[in-house]
Amino acid sequence: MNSLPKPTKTELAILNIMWNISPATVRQIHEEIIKNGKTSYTTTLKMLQVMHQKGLVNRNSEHKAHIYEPTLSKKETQKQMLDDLKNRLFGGSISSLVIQALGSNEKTKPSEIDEIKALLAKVEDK
Amino acid sequence: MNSLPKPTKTELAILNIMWNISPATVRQIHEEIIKNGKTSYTTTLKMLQVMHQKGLVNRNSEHKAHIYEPTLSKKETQKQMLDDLKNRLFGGSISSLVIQALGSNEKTKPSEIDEIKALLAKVEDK
DNA sequence: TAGGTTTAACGAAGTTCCTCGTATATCATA
DNA sequence: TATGATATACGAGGAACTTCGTTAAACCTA
Repeated sequence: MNSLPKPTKTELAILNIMWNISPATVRQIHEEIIKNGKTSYTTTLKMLQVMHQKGLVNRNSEHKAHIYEPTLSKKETQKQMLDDLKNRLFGGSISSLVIQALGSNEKTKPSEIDEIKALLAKVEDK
Repeated sequence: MNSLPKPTKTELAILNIMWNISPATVRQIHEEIIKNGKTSYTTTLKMLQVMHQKGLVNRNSEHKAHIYEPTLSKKETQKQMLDDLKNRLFGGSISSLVIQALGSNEKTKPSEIDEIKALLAKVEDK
C-alpha cells in the first residue's frame, strides 16, 4: 500500500541529504543544503513541512526542534523511480533499460561488473 | 551541444506516440492520444507548440497542417533521462543503477540476458 | 463564391512547485 | 522577568505546466 507521490527535483535533493544525516533537524538539513547554494531557512522548513504533508518524511514533534527522517529508504526510492522511468520510457521492460544503461557506459569497476554478473546468474536461474 | 530541457510527464507521453507514428500532424497525434483518455484537440496542439518552442520537436510548416517529429530519437532520450536519474539518485554511478534495476527484477528473457552479458563483456574488455 | 470544415494562434485560468517574509511560540540566560 | 535567539506556522507571489475556449485563417465543395 505504497501510494507516496514521486518526489520532485528539489524534494529529491533534500532526501539525498537526509539519507546521509537523518534523523535530523531542519537546521541540520539546512546547513547541508546551503553548502551547494543559497536558500533561506524558511524555504527548507517549508519544503520539509510539505514533504511531511505528502508522507515523504516522518517527523517527531516531541521537542521544540522537530526531528525528520525519510519515509522510504534510498534503495526503496531508487526502485520506485526506476520503475517509473521503466514504465514511462522503456515500455515496461527493465532489461531494455539495463541494456541501454550499459550501452551508454564509460567505465565500470571490475567489482561492479562481478556484482552484475552474479545478479544475472541469479536472474537466469529462474 | 545538447541543451534541450528534460521533457515533462505529459510531453514524454506525447513523444512516445510520436516515436511510433511521426512524422505526423497534430490530428494524427491527437487521435492516438484520445485512445487513452479525453483531451481536446487544442490541448494537443498547444502542447506541440510549446514543445516546438522548447526545441523538443521539429516542425514543417509548408502545408496547412504542420508536420511534427521529435528532435531526439527515443534512444537518445532514454540515454538522457537515465543519465539524469543516475546523477540525481545514484551518485553518478551507472553500475549502481544497473545493479539496483536487476535486483528488483521479475523475469527477463534469455535473449535479453545474453544481450546484457555481451555488453558486459564489451565493457570488461576496456 | 458562399458555407461548412479543418487548422493554427493566442490568451486565460487552474494547478503544482518553489521561495520567502512575517507573525508567533518556545527556550535560555543575564 | 525581560531580552535575544531559535523554532514553527502560514500565506503570498512568481514560475512552470496543463487545459481549454475563442478567434481567425486556409481549404474544400456544392
